[in-house]
Amino acid sequence: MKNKMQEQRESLPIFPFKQDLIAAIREYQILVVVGDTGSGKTTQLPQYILEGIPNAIVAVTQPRRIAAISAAYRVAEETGTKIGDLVGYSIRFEKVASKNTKLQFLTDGTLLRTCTTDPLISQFNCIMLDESHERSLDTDVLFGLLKRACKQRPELKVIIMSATLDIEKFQDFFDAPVFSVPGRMFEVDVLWQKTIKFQTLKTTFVQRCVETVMHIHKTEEPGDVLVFLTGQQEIERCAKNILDLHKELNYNLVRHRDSVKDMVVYPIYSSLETLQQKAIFEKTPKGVRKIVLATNIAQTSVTVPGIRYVVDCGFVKQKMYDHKTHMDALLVVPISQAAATQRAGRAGRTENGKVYRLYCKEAFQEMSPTTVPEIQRSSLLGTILYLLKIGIKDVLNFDFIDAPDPELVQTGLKQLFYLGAVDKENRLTHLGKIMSDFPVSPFLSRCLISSSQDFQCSDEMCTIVALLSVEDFYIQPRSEKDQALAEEKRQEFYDSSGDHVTFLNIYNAWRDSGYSQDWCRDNFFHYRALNVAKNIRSQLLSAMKQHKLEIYSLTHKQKIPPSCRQPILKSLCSGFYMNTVKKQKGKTVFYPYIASLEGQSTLLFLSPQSSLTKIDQDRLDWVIFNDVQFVTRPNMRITSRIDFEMVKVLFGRVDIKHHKMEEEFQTIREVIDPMHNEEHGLRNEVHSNQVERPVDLVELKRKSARERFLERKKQK
DNA sequence: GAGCACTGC
Repeated sequence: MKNKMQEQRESLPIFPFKQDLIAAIREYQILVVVGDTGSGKTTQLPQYILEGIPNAIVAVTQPRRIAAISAAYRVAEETGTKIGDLVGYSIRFEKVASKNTKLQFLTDGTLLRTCTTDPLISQFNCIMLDESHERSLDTDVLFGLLKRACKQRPELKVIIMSATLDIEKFQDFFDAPVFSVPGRMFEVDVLWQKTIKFQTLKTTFVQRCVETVMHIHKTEEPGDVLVFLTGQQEIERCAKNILDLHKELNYNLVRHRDSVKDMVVYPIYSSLETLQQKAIFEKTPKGVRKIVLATNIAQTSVTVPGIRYVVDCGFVKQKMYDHKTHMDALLVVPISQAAATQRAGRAGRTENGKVYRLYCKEAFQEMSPTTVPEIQRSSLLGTILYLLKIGIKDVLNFDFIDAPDPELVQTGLKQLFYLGAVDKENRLTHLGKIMSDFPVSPFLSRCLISSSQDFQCSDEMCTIVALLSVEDFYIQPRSEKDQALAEEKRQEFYDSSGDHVTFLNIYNAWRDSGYSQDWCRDNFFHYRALNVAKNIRSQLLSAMKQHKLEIYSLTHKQKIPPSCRQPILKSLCSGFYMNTVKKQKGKTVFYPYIASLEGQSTLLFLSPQSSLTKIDQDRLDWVIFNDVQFVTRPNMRITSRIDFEMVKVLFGRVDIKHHKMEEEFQTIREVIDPMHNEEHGLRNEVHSNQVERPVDLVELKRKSARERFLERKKQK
């Protein structure tokens, strides 16, 4: 007799294909499996392999930690085994697996890390990359590595699992057959806006979302609504406007007033405290319509149950890295067709649904078919160091599924040379080898090594580096009263040298509170973020010990005395001396030192959150910063005051003209340029949809100023 | 004139 779980498994859309799938996996070394959400591929296919392929040791990668854990638990349950026995998982800080484990769920990043000591991934003989269509930086690197490993290990099986229709690219890259599995989706009606250009929509989409939500509430049958917006500010503005309109709503005008009697509005974005997020998943009382206003977090990471209507504004905030200025620009850009389809799909999870697209059909046709992969819009410093570490000497000709801009690779190599991680021939140095073993950016690992070898403050630096590796841990309260209170509380942690030592003071105070959650709440810090930093800190300490780098502590005092600042700042300079800026006298603008030597003039500003904004501006002269982010103007995030003497010695490396490398790039570029041009056609198309580009920052600034102006005008 | 989308080691 079959049990209930068995029946459930056999009712999944993938089940009828079980034998065919096993046969295909046996026959081909690489297989691309395409299937929509709900097909059961993540949980079933690994089990089919365990049943059908003898001696299989399977790894399944997921882009997110939570996905790896929950898939592992599901499969363990279905196989009737304890987690960590036959089925396990492995993510950062957490490994639940034993020598009996035949099936392991990992994050892409974890598998990539294990490749540093084992580039052919010999501990597994079957590797499945799930959610490949998301094209994270890590999956893209894994694509290349797996293709390489397949050539050297004929017995290795690789399965690429993807949800999109953009499968030809995978098919071509891997030269592998495609196996398509139907999904289980309910029908979703698509409603288009009649005629509207992205340009117009961009300044008005918040208001249009408000109107659409009210329209749905007034005319549609009961069912919850999910609205895709771009960010926290837009969400809060939208929520306020909806609630204002709802107050004046006359329910006699509501078509389904017998079953629609009220509404409740929930915002959801990643920095929201977890408690507030919980409410979204609870069922609303009968007659109450739930309106969820979400960022892109709801497109992949978070599933809100019971959604019947989706409102898609057509935009997303996306990071773009500009290699010339090393700035990250966060831009509001039109989404891709693939993203639009995914958003729409959120309406058909439990029953038939509807999607209201705030753009017209023609605008959809103009959207790029897929999102620009992350590897083409990120700093490649860490990736290059990683590839060198695992023995790929010619990073420029590494087999990427979508090659990054060669200039981006060149910039990355140059910066690694500045850090001493590669020599003039682009070979990994001893220092670079050690740096690549730290799970932080090369800038930060350079600081760590220096803090031990040169300045004897490695304990303190582990704390600072850990804090620099986590998301923003400052809570920005909504009310002005709480903002003032937060400001007052933080006063006691400030160090006049700037943010880095201030961070250290905050962490030490938290440590002395016994890592208390209440302390975090009272002082307006995110407990979750500080806790991650605590874990990273201990991971860094053990990496230091592994490389026989001494742990020195400057002081056990909670607040760092001024006499201890120098070694900390000097260590930071060894990683961030390229980010040295000088303040212009009498103004609040800063000039990057290296860029001005090269005759470029970029202006930078202090981020409004920096502790350096609190001190007398005339006392500022030389400053180093962690990174620059461009929203409306280029702001330096996390800054500290330094003496020029601290960085002066380090600039020796920069003055050496990188002749050898420049020459090499000239010849290499000629060879790969045709390929690059081919890429270009596609990329231009992608760019043409974007209203703004990070390249011309002046133009960007002008445009955003105008948009704000128009919006203010509209609100009046 | 002023603030950041989402992941991961």
